[in-house]
Amino acid sequence: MNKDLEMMSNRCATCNETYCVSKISLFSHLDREDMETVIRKIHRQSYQKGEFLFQAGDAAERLWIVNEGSIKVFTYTPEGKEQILYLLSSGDFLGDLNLFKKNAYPYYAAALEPTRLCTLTRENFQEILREVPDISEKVLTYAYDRITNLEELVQTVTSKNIGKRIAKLLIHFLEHFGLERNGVLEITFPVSREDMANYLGLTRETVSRQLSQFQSEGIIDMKGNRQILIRNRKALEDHTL
Amino acid sequence: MNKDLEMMSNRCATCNETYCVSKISLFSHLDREDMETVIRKIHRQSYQKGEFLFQAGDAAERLWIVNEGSIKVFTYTPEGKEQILYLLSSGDFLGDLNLFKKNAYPYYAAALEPTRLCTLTRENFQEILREVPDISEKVLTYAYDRITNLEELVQTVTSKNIGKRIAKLLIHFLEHFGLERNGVLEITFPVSREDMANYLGLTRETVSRQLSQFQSEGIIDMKGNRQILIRNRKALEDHTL
DNA sequence: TGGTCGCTGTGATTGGAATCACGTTATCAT
DNA sequence: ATGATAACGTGATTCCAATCACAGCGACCA
Repeated sequence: MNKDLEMMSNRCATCNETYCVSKISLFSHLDREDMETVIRKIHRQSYQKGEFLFQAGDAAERLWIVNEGSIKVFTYTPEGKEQILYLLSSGDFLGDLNLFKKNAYPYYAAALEPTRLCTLTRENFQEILREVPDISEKVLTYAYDRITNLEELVQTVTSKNIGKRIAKLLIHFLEHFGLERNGVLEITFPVSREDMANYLGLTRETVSRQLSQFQSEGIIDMKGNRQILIRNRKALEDHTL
Repeated sequence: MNKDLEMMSNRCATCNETYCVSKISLFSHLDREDMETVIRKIHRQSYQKGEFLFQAGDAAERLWIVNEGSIKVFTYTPEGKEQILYLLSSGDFLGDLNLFKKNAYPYYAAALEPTRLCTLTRENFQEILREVPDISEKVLTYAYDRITNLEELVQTVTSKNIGKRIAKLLIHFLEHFGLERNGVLEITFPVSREDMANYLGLTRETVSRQLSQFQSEGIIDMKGNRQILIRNRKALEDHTL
């Protein structure tokens, strides 16, 4: 498989696009020929921290695939506060279902850090669906996962237990951004405290206080603003129950 | 079209199944032949108020279509409180995406009133998908709608503004259960105050108080426990902004 | 039709997150 | 390295929904 990948001809100037395509599960199961079909249709784009991929109201006409970096998808409440709906990182994608209906995005998307994306236009995506029919089944599977995640998010944000909500978010980050260094679990956050608050429907201060609480319980250890060491994963998971 | 429907042979003992099939939009666009294919595969079931369609953990192996009545889909919080995720009424369906993965329901479903349902087994549904391929595109469209609704629900429940959340729920009920009588909009609720609270992540008392508030503002008029007259729809909609 | 039981409305109290305020710390550009 | 600037932590206070308690009403059954 790796050999096949290495034999491919069309490589990207800024990244190795074979990696870009093969790491997103929507396409990762494809054989060499199908994958090349996909690769030839892909466009690449880079965004700096804070830059917008699109705004609410923009016409939805491409599939966005996060290659490297991370993205927040959000709306604004009438009071002007952000409500984050999705936090996407490497391998996640966005805008798939919007391609089936001609419509406008109902939310904003912005890069949380320097981010590289692969994109497919509606036309190219639909060509791929025709040429590789079992991808549409994959899309359905992902729609199902997304629904499941949203159902869980509803249960999380309606929970009155703040500690639980934040513990769940930490576990989520651990799974997406965590790595083990010298036997210690370490998370490097793509988001600020305020972003966390905006995802959970809380305030910055409440998040800070709960993290301090976890620290005083010996569960975590904050190193600067963007790093947390998990000292006691079990205890953290117990908080999510 | 109606003539076609009337010519159909297989009718249900307890209901007119042609109606059952033609009123759900998943199948309503089918021609006579395809619709008959579907009708022959459908089973029918009735549930009394409070009866469970399934419990969390049960194997998901059928598509449920609400013919008449209404259904709540919910989980329990660790504290034992219900969290309602979906309120379904005539024409809505449930369990579609679960049929693509062999898995268990992650929640409970129960009838809110005497309810009649049409069901399809996984095998029959998959036969239909093979025989009428454009239904799978419809399923995707509905998955998209469901995601949109859940995204809105997240924004609703994270809103600190209780009045807004309840106003949105009333508008939702108005669209699903409302009818105009003598020029007055009237909602007959399928749910108790407590159910409303469990859907919005609030308490019964808070819902009661907000409804009283709307009544004192002249926006609504409560008639018994299960009926509300909408006196000023515009004002109610303004509350949702 | 009356009686019962569950559902509902509302007051009093409590609790906990939002808000306000400000000092401290991290981060980034130069 | 250093200063500027944004992000963060934390105390004091406020506000509002949860909780507790109970009376009134409604739905439903005998």
